[in-house]
Amino acid sequence: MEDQRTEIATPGRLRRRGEFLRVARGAKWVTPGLILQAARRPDAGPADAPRLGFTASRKVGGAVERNRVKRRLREAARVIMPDRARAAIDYVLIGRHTTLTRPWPKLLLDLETALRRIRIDEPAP
RNA sequence: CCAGAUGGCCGGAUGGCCGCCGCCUGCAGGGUAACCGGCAGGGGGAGGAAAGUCCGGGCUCCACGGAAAUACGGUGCCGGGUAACGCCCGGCGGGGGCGACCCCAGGGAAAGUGCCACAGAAAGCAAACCGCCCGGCGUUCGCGACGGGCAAGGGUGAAAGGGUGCGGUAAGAGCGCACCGCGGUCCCGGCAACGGGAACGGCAUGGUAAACCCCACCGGGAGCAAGACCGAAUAGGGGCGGCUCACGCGGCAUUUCCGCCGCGCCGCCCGGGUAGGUUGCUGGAGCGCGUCGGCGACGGCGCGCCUAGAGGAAUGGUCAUCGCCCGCUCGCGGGUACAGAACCCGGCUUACAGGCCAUCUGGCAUU
Repeated sequence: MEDQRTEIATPGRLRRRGEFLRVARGAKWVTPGLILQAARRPDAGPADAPRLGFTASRKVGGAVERNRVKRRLREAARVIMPDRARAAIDYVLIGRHTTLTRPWPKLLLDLETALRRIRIDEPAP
């Protein structure tokens, strides 16, 4: 039988520098705990799964802090994204220094808010 | 008990829910195959510094006939350890501390060159600013100029040509003597650095090598983004066959004609190679225990163990309880270091909340 999970479309991952740069030119929404970027995949059909990428720059801190920020973002995405992410869209979650200390429920709310408010196909200001 | 010294060790714990990355086993499936993904179970999954990338190696590629020299860079008391080191251990010398103990770029300054500010008369070759002494002369009896002897005292300095004392002398001076220092010689101890002693010399050789330099020893370069393998699309290269040789262009010395070849199109094959993928990738100068040798660093032997391998980069997210620290209005609140493997080892350096153990030193108290 057909697996139910394929309809939920477990997201793939962004791995190449060029993909990140392309998404950075797309839509953007800033919340206290994180920054969300999103762009439509030019090479994908409407049924393809969304893809995710995670970034924390040197501004966040050392390697320990950057790793921890990316883990919290990845966990938040694992909780939220399967129900909210749209097909054929690439998302990039950018960590901030506040991502480290933002209370967990609020960080989840930040991601939900960003997903609701972001306007894909409108270029960033 | 207090203060301190040295060496070593740990660096949160338990549980619930939900996850991630390798490995092994089993099950069923897809595929001709290499293999691929799925489910279930088992087991593993950051550090003492993983850090800085400062030294030394392994490994890989490149260069190179061998060796040496020069240049450049590094190291620098002696002996030992080690694959090697700029590391470690044990000594020696110097310095600090009541002591346990700690610190030191610690070869050569009679191979040469340079420098030694300020002060001072003088800073490297002896010299004499104030002085001391002798002589004759002058004298207003205070002393003065001249000639000669001297370096004790004063003063400058980081440093003034051995130091202290006694003798000696016109005053002085290693001029003489004693002790200390220094120098080469000899003897003794030590593998050696060096230490101890003896007689002799009569002081000659100031400091600076973290100034150039000299001597001894060491060093080819680049790094896992090394390197190896596979290899799409597109463009381009080569080969074979076919088509057209109709137009155009070029070549066969030149012009005309004829002929041939190439540029063209299609198909198949081959090699290089970009994106990308696979590999290198973890079993090793490995770790633990015991034993033997050694003051020790360390080494020999025996037994046991397998202990992260990612790739925008796993090793976690979240909640609760406890421990520890701080504050407190005693129901509580806040904090819990430094820090994240990236080919692998040996070191060094730097960061670090809090805590534990052993040995030793100096006090105080008690017996």
